[in-house]
Amino acid sequence: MEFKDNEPIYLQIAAYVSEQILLGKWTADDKVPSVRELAVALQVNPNTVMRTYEQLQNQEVIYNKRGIGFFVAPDAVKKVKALKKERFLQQDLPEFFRNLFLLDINLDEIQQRYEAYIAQNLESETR
Amino acid sequence: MEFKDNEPIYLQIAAYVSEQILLGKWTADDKVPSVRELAVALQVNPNTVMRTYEQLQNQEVIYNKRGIGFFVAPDAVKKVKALKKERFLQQDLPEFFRNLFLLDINLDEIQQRYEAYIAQNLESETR
Amino acid sequence: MEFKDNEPIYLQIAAYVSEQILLGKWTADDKVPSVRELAVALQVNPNTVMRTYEQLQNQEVIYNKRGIGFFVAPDAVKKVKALKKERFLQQDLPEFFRNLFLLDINLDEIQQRYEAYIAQNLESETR
Amino acid sequence: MEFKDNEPIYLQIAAYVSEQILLGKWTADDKVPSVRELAVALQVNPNTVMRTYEQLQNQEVIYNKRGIGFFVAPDAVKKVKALKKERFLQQDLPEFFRNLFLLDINLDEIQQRYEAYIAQNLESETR
DNA sequence: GTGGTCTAGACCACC
DNA sequence: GTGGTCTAGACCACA
Repeated sequence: MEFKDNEPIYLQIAAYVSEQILLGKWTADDKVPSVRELAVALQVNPNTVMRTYEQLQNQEVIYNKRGIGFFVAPDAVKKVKALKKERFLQQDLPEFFRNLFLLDINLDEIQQRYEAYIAQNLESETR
Repeated sequence: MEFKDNEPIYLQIAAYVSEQILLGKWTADDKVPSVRELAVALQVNPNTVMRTYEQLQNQEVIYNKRGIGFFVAPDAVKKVKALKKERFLQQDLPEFFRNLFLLDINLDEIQQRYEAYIAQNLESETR
Repeated sequence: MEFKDNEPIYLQIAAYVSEQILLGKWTADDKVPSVRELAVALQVNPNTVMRTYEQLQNQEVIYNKRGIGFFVAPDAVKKVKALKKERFLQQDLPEFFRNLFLLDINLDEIQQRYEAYIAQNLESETR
Repeated sequence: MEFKDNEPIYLQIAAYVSEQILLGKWTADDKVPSVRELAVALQVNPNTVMRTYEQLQNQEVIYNKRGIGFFVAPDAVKKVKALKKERFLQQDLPEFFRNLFLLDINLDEIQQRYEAYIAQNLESETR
């Protein structure tokens, strides 16, 4: 996994974990990878992963069994979806519209690109 | 002008200047406000504006006449549009599509929201 | 290290860093001194060193690992050499030739002076 | 005339004037262009040309007849040559040699480039 | 007047 | 610990 450098790494990892949950790969009461495990896999400092898990724990997306590890919360999908949707509608969408306007891009063009995107990503997504 | 605190001020100012150019309010070979002038207007430190102008100069959006000031580059609109479009296509759009997919949002819904957005913002934009 | 006062300090530091790389003293993926560290060593303000590193990062001579520090880019030597050579051929050399012409100096004389220069500097350079 | 942006314009103009004298185009006790005249020709602020002339007057390359203008000093060629040569030997040459060394360029290559330069510039120079 | 550089010092997020 | 941003204020060369 490679990280964008305009966004904190721990947040990018949080997004990654959230997506795994959203995609149903990690489901309710599954154990998520240990801090050390994930840190090694992603080649980051364990502190960074720890921060991710703290964040997700605060959002009640995962919970902690002391000495054992972190686990996916029962209503994790709902939580993640709510959080994601709010940010999308409040922040991403207005900026997206502003860009459409300033760059004079038509929604039809977006539609076409979206279809191409879907075609390209659907199978790999569900792999 | 008020600044978000999750993005560097000097970049927000750069975006502001770029938009002025994109909207045609500052045009080719116009003098942009002097560093001090803009700093006072925006209530920031001159160094911060200086940094903005350095950035825009590197992007060849503005150029410098020594001892006189900064001026809008002849092809500034093209430059700004190219930079903005690239970031939009490379970064914003894929993430946007990913969100649509993950949140199971239909493009039709986006369309409706866009029309509402346009209706709300068109007049204020061209003021 | 002492600085000339007709050239910005941050550029002189950049030249210094570039030379270290060119001379092979700092090599690919080495960590360069931290901003604060180098600032103390050179007795300048950290901001000044920061500016140097920004510059070198833009030139892709060094890269950043967030929270860890700056590192010499894998192809830093190539980059530095290319940048230096371009400036040399485009700017320095034509002016040099013009001076030879205007001052009526022969290349033979230059050759002799060069040999003297080499003799004087070779050992100290490779120290 | 176009100016490099790493050197003060007034010094570039001074260099230009000096070269005219060195090339014998303006000779002893000739009147040099008036400040205003030269400023218009070079598209710079008259103050800038004034500064050039002050500089050259300090170096005793030109002298002033009040109310009439500036004139080439009788020994201007000697003066210019001495000044130019000193800077060349003290500053330009050592830096030149350092570049040869760091970029691993052979004097033979310089020789070849010099011949090409001469061939290309001799006629246009004496036009 | 203009930009440009530098210092001192603070505060912050991130790793 | 690391970089990154920002302020306040100074000083300078240049046009």
